[in-house]
Amino acid sequence: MALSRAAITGAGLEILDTYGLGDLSMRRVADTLGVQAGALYYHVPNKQSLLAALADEVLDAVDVPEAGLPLEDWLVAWASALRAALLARRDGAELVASSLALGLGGIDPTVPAVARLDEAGVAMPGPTARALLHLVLGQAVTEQTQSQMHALGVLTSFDARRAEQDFACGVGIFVDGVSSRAPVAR
Amino acid sequence: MALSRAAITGAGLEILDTYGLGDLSMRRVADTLGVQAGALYYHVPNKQSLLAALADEVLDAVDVPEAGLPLEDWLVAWASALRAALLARRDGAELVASSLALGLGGIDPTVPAVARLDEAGVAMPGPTARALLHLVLGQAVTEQTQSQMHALGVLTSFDARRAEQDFACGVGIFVDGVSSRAPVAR
DNA sequence: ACCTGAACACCGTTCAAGT
DNA sequence: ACCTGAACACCGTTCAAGT
Repeated sequence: MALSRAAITGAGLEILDTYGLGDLSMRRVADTLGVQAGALYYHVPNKQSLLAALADEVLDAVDVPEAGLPLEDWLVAWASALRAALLARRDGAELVASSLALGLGGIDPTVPAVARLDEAGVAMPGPTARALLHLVLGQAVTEQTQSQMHALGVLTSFDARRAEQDFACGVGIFVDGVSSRAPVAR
Repeated sequence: MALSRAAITGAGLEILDTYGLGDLSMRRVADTLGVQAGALYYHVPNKQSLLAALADEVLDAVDVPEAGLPLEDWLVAWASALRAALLARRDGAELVASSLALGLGGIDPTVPAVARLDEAGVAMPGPTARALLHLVLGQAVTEQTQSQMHALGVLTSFDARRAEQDFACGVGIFVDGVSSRAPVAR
């Protein structure tokens, strides 16, 4: 089986799910594929770009809400879908957060939200969408990290319900803020 | 000069400002102090705890607004002070973000905000403060990363004014959301 | 074109041994 | 008690050499 960009990404995802981001090394990817570490660099320029590809995979799984929903509901649904996608993979939130900060990755997760906000006539749709993204991302990173530390026995208590309430609270407040400005339909 | 926890933290801060988080290694800290790398472990349990101490240093510099301000103004001022402290040090935002996610570090930056929200009678002061923290942190990480990539010539354009507007927009919306729920003074 | 083998320049952390 | 020297088990990346 010939090596390829897709095979490398696949092995990366496998390692991510099995061992986590901290144990995802180029050497381990190479081992998984039964190949020498240097061989990877014929298909991938560096580790960062591999991580960006994995982040894209996570963001590709976001279930964008249907356009028919009212703005407030749409934003809440989008935030929930984003959160679900980030939490679906081990270290998904951290992976996306760092990849996004670096500006790598082919997928801009705010695109659908910007479109929906724009359609609703909200001012500054870009900054608004990015703010909501950061809120969701930060919450998801914290939640995922703590749930993992709980699983490792480092953290004694972890309340998944509380995390979800925190999330709903933050998103709810933000969406209220948006709609307190938005309804200038004209 | 004897080695100490304070001396190690000081060397860490110096390296952080001069070379950045990516080049902050235990070996480099040891070199700076003219000591063998292993010697550090007599004063510090591991690298994470050193990073947590550095994050605490950043958070200690946050200028908490005076309690007299109206809630909305207070929250905006707090967010601005937080952002300023994060941006004041090289990689400050990223450092605090990762240290906070890990739950290390002796300083919980939300404490004053929780107190102010509680005083104003806002429901769920904890989740509210954390949401605002994540918003500010995410924005700051992005801004700091991009400004650094611009300085390195990797990113061609970086508009500091736009970053500040983005920040003001996100915080403004969130604070609007808070005050659309808060004024239930009773 | 694609991969191996081996190297380069690093890491964090541990630990016997010295003082 | 505090530090050295040296090791262990890794890293990401490069590159001549082979096929």
